[in-house]
This record gives sequence, C-alpha cells and structure tokens, in this order.
Amino acid sequence: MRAGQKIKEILKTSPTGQLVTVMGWVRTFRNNQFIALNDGSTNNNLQIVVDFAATPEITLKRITTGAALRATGTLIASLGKGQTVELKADTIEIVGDSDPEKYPLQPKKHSLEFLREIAHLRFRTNTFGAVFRLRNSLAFAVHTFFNERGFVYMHTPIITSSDAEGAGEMFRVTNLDITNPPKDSEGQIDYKQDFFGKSTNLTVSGQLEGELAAMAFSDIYTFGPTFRAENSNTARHLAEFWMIEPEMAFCDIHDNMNLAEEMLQYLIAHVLQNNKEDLEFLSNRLEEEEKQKPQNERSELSLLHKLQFCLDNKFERVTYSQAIEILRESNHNKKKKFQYLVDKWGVDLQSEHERYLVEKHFKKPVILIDYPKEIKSFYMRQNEDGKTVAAMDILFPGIGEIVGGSQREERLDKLELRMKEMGIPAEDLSWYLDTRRFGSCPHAGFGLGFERLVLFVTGMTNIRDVIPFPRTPKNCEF
RNA sequence: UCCUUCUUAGCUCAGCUGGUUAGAGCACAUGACUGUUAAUCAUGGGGUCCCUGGUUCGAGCCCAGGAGAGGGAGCCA
Repeated sequence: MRAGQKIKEILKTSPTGQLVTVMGWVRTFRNNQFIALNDGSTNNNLQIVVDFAATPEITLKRITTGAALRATGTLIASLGKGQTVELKADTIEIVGDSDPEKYPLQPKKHSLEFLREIAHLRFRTNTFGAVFRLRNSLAFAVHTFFNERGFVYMHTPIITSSDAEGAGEMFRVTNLDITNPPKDSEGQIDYKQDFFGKSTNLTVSGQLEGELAAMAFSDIYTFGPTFRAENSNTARHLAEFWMIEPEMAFCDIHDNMNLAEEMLQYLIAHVLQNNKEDLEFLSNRLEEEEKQKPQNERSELSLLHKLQFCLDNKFERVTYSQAIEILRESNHNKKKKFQYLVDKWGVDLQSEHERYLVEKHFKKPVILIDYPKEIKSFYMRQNEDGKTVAAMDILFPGIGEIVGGSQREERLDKLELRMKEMGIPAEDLSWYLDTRRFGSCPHAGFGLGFERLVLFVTGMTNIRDVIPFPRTPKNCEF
C-alpha cells in the first residue's frame, strides 16, 4: 500500500514538476478544487489541486472533511498565495469515506472540552497534532538524555505486592470473584487463593525497585506508567500517568538537583530545536486565546519566550526555611491576601504559597530543599539539624510541583527508626533494607511527572489534554 | 472529597418578569460560482431545552433530588 511521501518532507522540497504520491485525511475541500490534505507528519497541509472538470462528479462528492485519500500528481510552485507548493493531481483515490453529516470535526475552532469527549478523533486537529508530536519528542529525548549519560533504563514492575510506599491510594489487582471472594477462618478475604497468593496492586512508583538497581548499576532510570486511586479532580492529576524516576548511587541532594535541572533544560532545548513549528503553533494559539482575557490576567511571556527563559536562567534554589521567611515577610502575607497565612515553621506550603514564590517573588523555576521531616516520606535522608530531610521539589510557573525527589536515607539504623516512628512494618520491606545492609551508600533520585512536563512545554492547561486517553475519577473511556 | 459556576440544534452560544409556533452564527444538504485559504452567495432540513419528581391555568425559565462538565482547594508527580 504505502508508496508515498510524508507531507512534512514534500513541503521541504522545491517544486520542479516531480511526480509525487501522498496519502492523508481531508481537512477542508474548498471551491470544489482545493483539498487541504494532512497526514499528521506536520500541522501544515499540502494543497491538492483537483481538476474538477476532468474528475467524475461521484469522486468530487466523496472528497469530504475527514475522508482518507491517496493523490498522485506533479508538485508545482503554487499559483495561489497561501502556500508555496501544491500538488496538481492526476488521480484522486478515495481510500476511506467520511460521512459529512456525521463527522464531528468541522473546519472551525472547537472547545477542548468537546474534543476531550471525542478523544479518538482529536488527534486530527492542529492543537492535538502539535501536542502529541511534542509528547513523542519529549519521551524520545528523555531516553536520549539518560543514554548519553550512561544511565541504565530499568523496567520496574507494574504489579506490586508492596503497599508501604505511601505515595497514594492504590488500585487492587485481583482475579478473585469479587461477588463471592474466598474467606479465611477470620472472615477476611483470603488472598492466599488470589493469583499471586497475596494481595497485589498497581504500582504508585518505581522508586523503591529503582533504588535496588541503582545499588548495582550506579545510575538507572525508569520511565513507565504509574497508577494512583486518589479521588483527585484537578487539571494536574491523573489516575494513570507516566513518570520518569532516575536513581543515582554515590550522589547527594545537590547532584540530584543538578541532574534534574540539567534534564529539564535539555528537554526544553530539545523541543525548541526539533519541534519549532509545533511550538510556534501552540504559542500563537495561546496568544490568541489570551487576547480575550483582561490585560492583567495575560501572561508576561509567550510560550516560546517562557521556554527560552527557562534555558537562560538558573533555577532558584532556596531552603524551606528561607521560603517560609520570604512568605512570612511578604506584603501579600502582611495584607492577609493568602487564604492560609504563613505564621510558623513546619507547616506544609499551600499551592497559593508555591505560586507566589514562583510567579511573583522569583519569577522563575524554584527548587525548594530541606523540608521538615514530618511532612515528607520515611525514606528521605535526615539532615544534621534533626528537623529537616534532604528533600527537593521543583516548582514551575503555572504547573506547581513538577519534580519531587530526595537524597535517600542510607544509614540503616536511622531508616529503621524512622520507619518505626511512622508505623511502617520493616518485615514488608526487608528486601529494601537489604540495600542498606550490604554495601549501602549515599544515593538520591527524583520523580518527574511526564504529563506535567508536557503541560508546561505545550502551554496546555488541563492534564487531560496532554495524554491521549486520560483516566480520571469516573472517566475511563476508549 | 469540599467550595463554586455551568448543562438549550452536530459545534459555539442567545432566550426578557414563568406566557402560547424556542432563535442566531458555524456545520450539513441542494443550487449558483470556479485560483480558493475557516471561499462566497441563495435556499432548506435539523431540538429528549441533561435526567427524575414537584409548584403552577401554563415551566427552557421557579423548587427538590440526581448525573455530567468547567474553575478553585486538598492529596501529589
């Protein structure tokens, strides 16, 4: 079947009357003469010029929005103004019809909410074409980044029996008959009879297994799906999302921050270089959208400038304690403009506080470190002050927390003590504690929510629009 | 899960103080035109006013319950 060229490549060539075959889907058909054909390789359409006098009427009728077709003809300099080249068609073959009365996509602007309901067709729009080409490009660049630095790509399990990670509510995995599960002598569900002979769940993080591998390969990363059964209904949460989790042996919190910052800048630089067209499209789209907002709500930088800004400026590194001081002394706090006023050390920062730090005070990405141990996980390394742990969160404008990481507690006695304090049974994690028993070493890692990165890079505002088929509470279509 | 706003044609939306036959633009169909750029012009078809119940002579509009969506918050990545 395939013996044609991608439109992206054709648009790059200079037209010399060469014979060309293309396949794609009709975006619009104007004047019974001009087909805007798109094959997903780029947002730019190839204009196919049909000789309507020489084409059977029945064929013309079948050239409708959404129809798949193959066109062969000569590539010439366009006689019209909107494009430089066009294909003067000799033959048009309708590969797949599209009933114009029923096809939901029109050559006009649709709301993102409507397109979300037809997620199976939204790839065919300019916006989602750009978004998912960028998503692809970013995913590829993640692997390139780590591969260039000698990291081993580790596939951590999707199904897990460990439920001590504390990263969130989990989805149970079972093949027991849920209408009539087997019970043990105490009347509890008897998971010994379940598929794995024990209670199992979908993973909420690959970190603990990642640490095991890092204690052999030195530098590893995972990049896979994770699942959280939290009832979170926001534009920044998904029940199924993709996470990138590097883990590095013989590294501390500072190496960790350096890697995270280097990686984010690498990925942004990669798309600025390789996906300029799609970024320009999204940047313009955003500007158009913002014209409808009042002046004071518009963003100061365009999407392209915002991305460039992240490359040109070091991320601001501040400790939790410094952040609390800044917030407490801010006019915003003194004038009681925060819903939650900042008064004492030890409270968790609300997203209004994070936004203030990133968007108002520093006006650039911020790395917050050394959080109070009470508000962080058991595995984070305790600092010498006895109050804080070597945790780091990277906050991005418009997104909030995009990276969460830490130096891990490598000292067995301190780790065991902390687990006891937090009520985490050591016997469940003996395999994890073994890394601290046999050749323990300082190590660190972080988790990057891939969709949050795609949100930031594309300038989209709802996380459901940067994953093909979003899974959220009460929504699992397609 | 909490607060808040919304749900009317395929899409985006209007619909006055509760009043009799629910509108517009786009899309679609038919025709005209034929170098168009979301083509243009003319004509036409198209409605479970989210669902259930209630108030009323009369409900798209008022009341109660439910469902779904958007924005904000919490949990986090």
